[in-house]
Amino acid sequence: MRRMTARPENAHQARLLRLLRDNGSNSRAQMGDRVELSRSKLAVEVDRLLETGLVVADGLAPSRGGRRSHNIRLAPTLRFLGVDIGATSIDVAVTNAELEVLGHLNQPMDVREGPVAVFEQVLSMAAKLKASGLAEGFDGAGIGVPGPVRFPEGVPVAPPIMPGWDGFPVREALSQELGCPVMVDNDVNLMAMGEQHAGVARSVGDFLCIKIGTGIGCGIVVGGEVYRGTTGSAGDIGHIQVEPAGRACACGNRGCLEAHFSGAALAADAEQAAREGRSAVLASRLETAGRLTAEDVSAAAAAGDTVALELIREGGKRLGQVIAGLVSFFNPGLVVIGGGVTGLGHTLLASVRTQVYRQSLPLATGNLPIVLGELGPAAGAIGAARLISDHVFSPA
Amino acid sequence: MRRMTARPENAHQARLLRLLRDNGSNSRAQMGDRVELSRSKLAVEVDRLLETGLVVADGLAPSRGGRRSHNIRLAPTLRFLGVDIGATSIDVAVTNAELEVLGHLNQPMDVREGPVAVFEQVLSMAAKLKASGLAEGFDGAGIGVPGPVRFPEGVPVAPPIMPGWDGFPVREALSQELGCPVMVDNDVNLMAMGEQHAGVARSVGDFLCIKIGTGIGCGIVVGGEVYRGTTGSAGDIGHIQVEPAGRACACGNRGCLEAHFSGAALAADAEQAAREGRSAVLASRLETAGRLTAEDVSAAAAAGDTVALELIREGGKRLGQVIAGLVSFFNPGLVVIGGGVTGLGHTLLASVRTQVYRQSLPLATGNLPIVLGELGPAAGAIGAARLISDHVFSPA
DNA sequence: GAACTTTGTCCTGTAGATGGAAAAAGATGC
DNA sequence: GCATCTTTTTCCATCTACAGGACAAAGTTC
Repeated sequence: MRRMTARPENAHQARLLRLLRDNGSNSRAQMGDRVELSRSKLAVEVDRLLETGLVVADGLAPSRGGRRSHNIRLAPTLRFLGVDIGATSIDVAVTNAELEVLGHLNQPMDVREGPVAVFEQVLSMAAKLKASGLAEGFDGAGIGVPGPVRFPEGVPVAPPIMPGWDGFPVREALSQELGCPVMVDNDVNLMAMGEQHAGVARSVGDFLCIKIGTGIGCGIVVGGEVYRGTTGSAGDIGHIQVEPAGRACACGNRGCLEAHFSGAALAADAEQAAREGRSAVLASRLETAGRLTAEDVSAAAAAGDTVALELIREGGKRLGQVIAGLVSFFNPGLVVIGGGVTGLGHTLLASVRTQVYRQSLPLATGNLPIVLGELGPAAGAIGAARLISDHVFSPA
Repeated sequence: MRRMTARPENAHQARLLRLLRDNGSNSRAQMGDRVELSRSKLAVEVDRLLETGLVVADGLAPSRGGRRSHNIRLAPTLRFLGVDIGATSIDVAVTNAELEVLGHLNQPMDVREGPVAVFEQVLSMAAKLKASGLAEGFDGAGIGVPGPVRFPEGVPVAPPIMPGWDGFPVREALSQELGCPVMVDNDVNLMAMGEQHAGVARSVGDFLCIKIGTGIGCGIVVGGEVYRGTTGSAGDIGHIQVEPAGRACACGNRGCLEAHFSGAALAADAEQAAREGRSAVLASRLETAGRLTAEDVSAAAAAGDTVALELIREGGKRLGQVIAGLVSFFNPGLVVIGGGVTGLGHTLLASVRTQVYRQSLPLATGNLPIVLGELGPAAGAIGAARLISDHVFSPA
């Protein structure tokens, strides 16, 4: 069961592995250009990596005007498992060493059913992916959970929407079951890492990644590294106050961002509008499905429903208010908005942008792109794969 | 004129110099305990540092049960200049290599008089300190200015309260005049570095340092390093909105924190209260001085004036609102409050604490100290010295 | 096919790291 | 006062890592 994956012996080898992961196949000569190592040293380290089996030779590179160089790539049999546990569904993806998604499954599941039930599901999904011939075994797995995590131990701490998970040894349990290294992180942080690796945030050092799902969270990247805060709860912006005497929130306060705008709040607002007869489109959808979700609002808006559009605009304004504050404080180079509500798309984006550009100072917003995530639902799983690959591609 | 200060030749030497700076005199044996270098390597590097003159022998250490070790300390002739340019005054301090303040001068000066006039003043203050025998020359100078700075170049960018400074080559000009290396940073960042080096923030990796002066700013420290943001304007929290339809602010928006609470806003509120006859204490002070400052409010509060107390409480609530948001987002291990208004002291602190603990989630506030700065007006100058010492104590 | 480029391998000299031995300097116990 | 034990420092022989040059192999260009 247990699959022994070799680990790099030193920082140089780790560096080379990450280079190969991020740039795909590479010739020895090209790698020499990218790292400041002498040719001889580079050759030695590459040879050692070849011996361990982590990388393999991959034919000859095209000539750059002289002798052709040998190509090197990460072992094509390496497999990472990326798991994104959301509040209401689970995403599981298999990637190769370059973090390209080879297979992806999604299943609805309520996280409140507790860790045991959820992990049973996760393991069965992983088994299904394995059975379809995508992987013989996993060299590592990254797990995202919708709540704060004590990162070094991989244990959720006081997660508000995950009763029963507090202190559950996620990392240890899954490592045991899967027979490979496991790392656990907040789902929002993983989404940020996903967009950083393969999405809109490539080449940006400092950025914010805002995920709007059942709740609202924010991934913070500082100098290319995820910032998690002192107790692992950094980015918990759902309970910032946007309305001094606003709606009551589950956290006990009033006027939290999440109470006014989030997947759950949006659905509740839409249901109310439908019941009050303010929107025919929403009312008919409510009749069909029995309840409304953020996707219904998104569809209604796409159909031109003014109430749905207004709900989105109003929410964007609220979100924009908070983002404006964060931008003033953090001065990021990019703001990414993603999560389940991305379907709200450009209506939301326009509303957020207006608010931010109006409320923040020019120096901070001068050249600040505010964009939607590029990877959609895969962002979390890719980020999870990225997390564990960083771990596996570091000296033991 | 120019004073040639030696620079460490490699990272080991830099490490040792900083160790000596932060821990004062140290025996060779003690240093061996603190760095992971072999005895022989350590001896070689220390000998080289002795040769350069950056460190000197300093007698024998007390025995730890065997042969006594030789003490080593940074050259006692090393001098750093710490300059803190505020909106309305200039602080200049001379420190030794351990960043202990040997002499400190303060002069009122309006930063709006422009860089030329200000630097003339700074240079004359530096000359005065030199003349009093505290220094023969300077091995480096750190400069803090009340506005955003493009840090690598040491040039202010679009500073709102410093007309005439935009793009002025502060670093180059002062380096020329002083004949030593110079680094420039935002005054709030320097205050944070000061409190980190010698104040309440020792041994805290991630913290916020909020400075309330004429305006309001926030120094952000991530993993022991100051975070400056993409364009150097991180921490600019003065224009975060606290009141949707609040007071008009100089920035063009409404309801900015700075418009409701800052040295300037507090003074204006106090004057109004005095004129309206709501406070006898403030009215009498206004008559005497012709105008009121934050210090007057502080004094009135100390005398038990209810209006002054209420102003402070109200301001603390506003500030607390913003801090609560920042705490949720950043999850710091400590919040330091400092600046000119520190005189408001515990009334302000209590009000801020109440608001933050009420509004942020327990996980983030659970063990979060919110305290006043320890260094008072010297924090900026000490931070400035720290900044330049980091530079001088790094390989050329 | 000659001349030039690029790539990979081999080799050697040097700087740095390691760890033991021994000397220096002091503490402790009898 | 002397022998023994600690701690600190120096010295040295050894080992490893790495840079950089020389050279061979493989291609391109004219």
